[in-house]
Amino acid sequence: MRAGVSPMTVSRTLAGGTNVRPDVQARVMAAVDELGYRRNEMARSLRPGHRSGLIGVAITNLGNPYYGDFAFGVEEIAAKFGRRILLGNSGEDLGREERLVRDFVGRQVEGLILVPASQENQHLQPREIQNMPLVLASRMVEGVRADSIVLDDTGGSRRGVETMLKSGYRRIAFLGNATSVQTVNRRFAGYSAALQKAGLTVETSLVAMGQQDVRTAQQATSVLLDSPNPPDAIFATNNRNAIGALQEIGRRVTGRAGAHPLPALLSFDDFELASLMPVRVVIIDHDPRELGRRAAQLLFDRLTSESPFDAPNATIEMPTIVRVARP
Amino acid sequence: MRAGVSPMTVSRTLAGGTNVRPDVQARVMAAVDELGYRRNEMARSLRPGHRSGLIGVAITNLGNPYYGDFAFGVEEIAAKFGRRILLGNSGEDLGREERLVRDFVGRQVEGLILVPASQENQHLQPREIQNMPLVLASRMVEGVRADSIVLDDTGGSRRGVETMLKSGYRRIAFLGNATSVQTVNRRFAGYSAALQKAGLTVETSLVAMGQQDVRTAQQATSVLLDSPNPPDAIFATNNRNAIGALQEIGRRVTGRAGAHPLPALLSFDDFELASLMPVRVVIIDHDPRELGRRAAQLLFDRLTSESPFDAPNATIEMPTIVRVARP
DNA sequence: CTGTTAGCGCGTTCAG
DNA sequence: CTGAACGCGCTAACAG
Repeated sequence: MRAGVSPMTVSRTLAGGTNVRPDVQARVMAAVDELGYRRNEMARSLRPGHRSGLIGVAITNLGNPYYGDFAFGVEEIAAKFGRRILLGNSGEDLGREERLVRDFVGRQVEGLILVPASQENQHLQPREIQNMPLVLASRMVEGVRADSIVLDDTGGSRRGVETMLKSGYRRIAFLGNATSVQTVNRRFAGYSAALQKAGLTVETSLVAMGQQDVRTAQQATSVLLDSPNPPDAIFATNNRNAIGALQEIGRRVTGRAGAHPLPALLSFDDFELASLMPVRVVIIDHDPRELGRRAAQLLFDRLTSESPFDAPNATIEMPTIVRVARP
Repeated sequence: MRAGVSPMTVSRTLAGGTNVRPDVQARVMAAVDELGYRRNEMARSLRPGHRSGLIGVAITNLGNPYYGDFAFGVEEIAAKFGRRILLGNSGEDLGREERLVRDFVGRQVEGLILVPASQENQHLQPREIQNMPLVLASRMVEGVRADSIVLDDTGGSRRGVETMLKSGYRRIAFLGNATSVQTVNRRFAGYSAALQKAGLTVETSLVAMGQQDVRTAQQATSVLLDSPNPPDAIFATNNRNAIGALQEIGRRVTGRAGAHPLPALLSFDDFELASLMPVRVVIIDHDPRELGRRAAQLLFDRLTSESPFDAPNATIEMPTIVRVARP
């Protein structure tokens, strides 16, 4: 040791200096400063009874500002609890998700927050994740011991579509992502419930599913708008589909004289600049950052309780608000 | 051990099974499956000559889709190299940044990628970060041994402003974030250079700096537009200021008859739906995800070289393209 | 083919 | 007040 003392003395000094002579402490600190010595947190957390201070967070698409905001909320709460975030992007791919989860567990994270890519649950069973606390966000998975925080997908969609119907729209297309994503099915249920209540039926030619990114959503919109009997409104079930739809609408807005009027948009998920769109926009609104905060809070509720698995699994459904962004 | 063997046999089996009898391997694997056993990566990486497989990434604002995209790019490359991301949000706060960096170092990350919040460099000195490879992204810091990847801030801004001048705009306001952020100064330099070249001078009443989020940017825009001699165009030096400006513009667009015409927008950073805006929009364009990829690539270039510090520090300046998004 | 020893960095426990 | 021994989980090197 640079200060001519044993490692033990350094440890004690860095731990607060109890039972170390002040002058020795000073020497130790000087050496620490000079060498830029830092305690090895990996080794520290290896000691019995110590945790890693790490939370594993796996989301499906970091490129979607929605999930960036979600991660932001998670990080905010985690920082408050002195934890760090191990972040992974599954890209809506189950294999990648499995690898992420395995790796996080191997790295001794204290808990997992996951936006699941599918309904697959084998890799999420207690044994697979070493009985770690698990929080599922945005989407639930059947048959898993986990807390879940989701949105009022069905109700929000129903009320959103009802709002459109009240405004006089009759041919509302459905633009959704892959059906392996649980939310899209719930949102579709709300969509058909609203139509049914209004005495309308779901028209399969108006339903397009499977768009996972902006580009494919734009293409699907283009097909819809070019169809012989195009929609007068589009229900985009997430942020990516909404942006894609609007980009196609934007492409057609210029130089457009008297062709078909452009459709209005109903979007699940808010997005920036919604109020400046050239068509009517209604938002089924909620705050992804708050979703992240609440997900993290659920996790820390368990982590900070003495018996993490006494409490039954919570399923929180966050409300959504239907809001006219652009009349 | 559940399978009645020593830890060593388990280790060998999990490592590929060399020198373990097949039937013993089977027993071990059965026990592993049953118990959900995972190797402890923290303990593994504690062994001499082993690295943690972790990269520390600190960005300034995860709530900005720009940085979400940046993180996406970093994660993409890191995953390719089998590394995980430890993600932290500094919130443009130096203290938080310092704590993040210290913590990352303590956790034995293999390298750091940082969007620095300021020009402060003390906490980034080699000794402070244990001689770890460091990559600065988007913003540089003087007096630091690090690779940097930045944008052509000055040139891009100059060309952007020139484009606006060519289109006939004469009163171009400058909407920038805090001057502690390096890029804003570089972008201001490009702005004034273009004005000067056109025989114009910077009008201080048209310069608003310090807006770090959408809300304050919107307020600043409101003040500019209400001034006696308002701008005919606004140069927003980043994504957040552009969105704020547009939100204020959007607020004024409805019911607007013959008052002042609304200003055009020049934005450093692209944003979704730029082409659908109600005013002319010119973008000084570049890809934040690619920025993230390149930053990560710079880091792995060093990490995979035998002598990580032989190569001199690289400073890459990524080009920007001036593009009319909404004529 | 399998087990033992040793050591990575830390701090609790127990001796000085 | 300070140091030495021990063990956290892992595996390279060495015995057997």
